[in-house]
Amino acid sequence: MSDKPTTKDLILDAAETVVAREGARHMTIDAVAADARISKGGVLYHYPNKMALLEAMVTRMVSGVCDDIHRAESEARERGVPVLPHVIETLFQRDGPKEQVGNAVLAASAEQPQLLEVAGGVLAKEFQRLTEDAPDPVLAQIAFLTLDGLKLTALLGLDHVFDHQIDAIKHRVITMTREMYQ
Amino acid sequence: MSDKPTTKDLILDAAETVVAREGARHMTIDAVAADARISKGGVLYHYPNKMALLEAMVTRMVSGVCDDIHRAESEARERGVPVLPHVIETLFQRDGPKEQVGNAVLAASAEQPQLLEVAGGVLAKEFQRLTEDAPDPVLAQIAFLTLDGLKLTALLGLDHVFDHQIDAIKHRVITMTREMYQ
DNA sequence: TTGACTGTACCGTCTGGACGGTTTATGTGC
DNA sequence: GCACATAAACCGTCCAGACGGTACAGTCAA
Repeated sequence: MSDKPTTKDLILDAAETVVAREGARHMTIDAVAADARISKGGVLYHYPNKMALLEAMVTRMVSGVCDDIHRAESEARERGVPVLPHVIETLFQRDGPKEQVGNAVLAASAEQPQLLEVAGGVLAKEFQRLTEDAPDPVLAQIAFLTLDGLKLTALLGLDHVFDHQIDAIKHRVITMTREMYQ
Repeated sequence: MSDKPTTKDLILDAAETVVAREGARHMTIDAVAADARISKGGVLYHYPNKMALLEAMVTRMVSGVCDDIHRAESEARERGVPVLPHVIETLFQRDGPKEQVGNAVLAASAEQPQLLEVAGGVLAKEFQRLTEDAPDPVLAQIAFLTLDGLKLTALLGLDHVFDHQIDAIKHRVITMTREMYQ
């Protein structure tokens, strides 16, 4: 049961690769098809038009983040540790070097900014829920925003933090959120 | 001496407006010209091709940020207050609702991600310089990253923080950086 | 006279996507 | 075990429109 990825997912992977390599502007159906080693007609079979492809990219990204959050929450509850620090740590982990989730966001905002309104709403609800019950909601927001800053500057190639500094930042943010519970 | 903006600047304004309204993908020379109430030939008179226009957008944004930083630094020195908190506060101020600096970044990364490498380098130097001399460099980085998170999520329409929470976050970040000097 | 445009016409290329055809997987009846 | 049917998955091509860019003649204020 290798659970091999569906063609639909391979297409989304290809789309993200293209965006990362050539910029959102050049995420054409042809380019995606070439990267996925599929014909253009094949891509259009799974996603009837470009907008549908973009929506799928955004949806997959958002649900990926939400899944990680929910998994981290139940893990924390099982272990009896505070939820927030564990969620933050999990999301930091995501921030690996080759992780290119988020290119969906770039492509969507390049094509039609409104495409992200729904995504923004879903994420907003998660983050509000997670932070409002925290002992120190403002500090919790700062923790999440630090994460956003790190990921988004990296995504846009504007990252001003060196790799060797990231661990220290990550450690400090997690420590800060842990201290809220003492 | 009203110092009325040059046509070149009006064109860049128009470009940013178009990106914010229609997405980076639709920042065409025609659209920019229409928004600037100038003919297409007029745009191409000032910027010989689209790449030159994009470079000018990025350059203007970066130098705008750098100017604000340098101004805040000398202000702080004149008043004899710590530099870092004042710089952070100044940059937060920038984050007004209609502030749309940063759309240049979106357009550039959509067209050619490499365009931002230079910009990233310049900003990285500023931020490294500002943080490495701070009593607590890691906390200083977190402060800047919180700012980045706030601005970039707003730029992408992924903002998960409500307006009424921003003031509290801003206040807390500034307080945190001030406490470093005590 | 010159610099800063306007306006129009035009070219080559790229792109979305419609369409018709072909292969492959999955049954289904016998 | 096999012939056949049916739908899903996929290919290759074509076309209209959009876009970047060029060319050039004309306008108009300083």
